[in-house]
Amino acid sequence: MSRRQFRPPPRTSDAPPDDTGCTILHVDMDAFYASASLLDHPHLRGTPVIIGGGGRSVVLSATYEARAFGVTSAMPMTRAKRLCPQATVIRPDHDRYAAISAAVMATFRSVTDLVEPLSLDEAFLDVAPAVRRLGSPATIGQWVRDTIADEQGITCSVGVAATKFVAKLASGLAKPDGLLVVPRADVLTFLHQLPVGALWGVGDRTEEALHRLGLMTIGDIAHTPVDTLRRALGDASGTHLHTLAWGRDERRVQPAVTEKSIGSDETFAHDIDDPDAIHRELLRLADRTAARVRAAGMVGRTVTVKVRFADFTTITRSRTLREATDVSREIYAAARALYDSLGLQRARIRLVGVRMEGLVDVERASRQPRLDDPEQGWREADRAVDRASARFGAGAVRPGSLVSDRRRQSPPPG
DNA sequence: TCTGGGGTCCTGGTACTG
DNA sequence: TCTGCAGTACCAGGACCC
Repeated sequence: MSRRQFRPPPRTSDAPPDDTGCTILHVDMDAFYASASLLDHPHLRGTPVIIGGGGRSVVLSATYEARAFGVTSAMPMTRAKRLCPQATVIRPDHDRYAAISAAVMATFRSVTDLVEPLSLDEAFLDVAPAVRRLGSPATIGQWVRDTIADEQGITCSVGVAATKFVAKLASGLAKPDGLLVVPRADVLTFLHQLPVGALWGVGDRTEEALHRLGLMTIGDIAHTPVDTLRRALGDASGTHLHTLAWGRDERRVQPAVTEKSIGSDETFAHDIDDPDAIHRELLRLADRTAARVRAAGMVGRTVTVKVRFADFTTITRSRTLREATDVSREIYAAARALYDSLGLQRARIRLVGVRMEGLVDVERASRQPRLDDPEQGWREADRAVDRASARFGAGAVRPGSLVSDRRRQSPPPG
């Protein structure tokens, strides 16, 4: 789901575009979370609907009727409701989205094994192995659109091109409910008239920096010396943008992309300054993160704590452990030590987060168990908690300090 | 206007090591 | 033993993406 939308360049011919060699498809669901939520609220079709939570949350998605009022994803809910007070607000149902996403990905894999999911609602497909069996890339793209509409009741847009980057741009321009082919011969014409912000990797800051250089279109970037771009944006970004501006993108569709970090953070309903409350939140986040690391069959070596203050300034502190771990207790101990080392005296905190980095497969981790290693016991305890959570639901077993006082004081049942 | 939560990648600084 | 250097790892923060 792209946040940046641009108008497609005008077509110069009515002839069907030549999709020879354009085997990369980028498929992007249209307003996915909103469309999926409307499956359970069909009476709201054609009306402004916003998907999001309460309090200090932001808009997850909105129907095109709500977008007409200026509502966009990632916008604070308070502002969205002000812009479109008549909109119906629906709370996100992530289980529902995951189920639909799994079905959509299965449709993709019925076409080709070369499917690279980017998120719940979009993926790259390399259909080269399927062309002989199913037809041209554009034909396959249309079949995917029809199948998803028939089976899931939601629409999607498809970009067809020779590279991932151009296919992704094309799907954004095809929205909503469209398909756009960018023939190989037309790539530079297509690219060079688009604004710099259309480039993958150009956000608000980079766009500002490019505008300061007088660069407004991708064509301007292409015709700027790469050294100028590197000085303004850094070596990697400058080179990367210059390469993309000439339509060069060697990245292949990668079906298996392993996670490099796993973490959780939590914005408090109100800013807090109570160290005990923050420690409890760190424990909860460490617990949740560790469970996800274990579920992924991985262990991590670097623990990072994120703290966002009331004025929205954000700091991170990290520590690399001697050995990789997936033990909740170890992760919490490191996270708490990092937080305490900040020496914050009643600072007003808006958000805290815990993240594990340097992930490796647990089978590949070189942890040497010792007979006197107390963590062996904690690891077994964690495994037992995971099994209980799988059977009785997440949160069925929690650290004692996370059980509310009221509940701890209540008499035992029976 | 008032900014979520989950990630990846890059950069620049610092510390360590040979 | 000290100094300079290069390579590497780690750390912190920023920008970006969905």
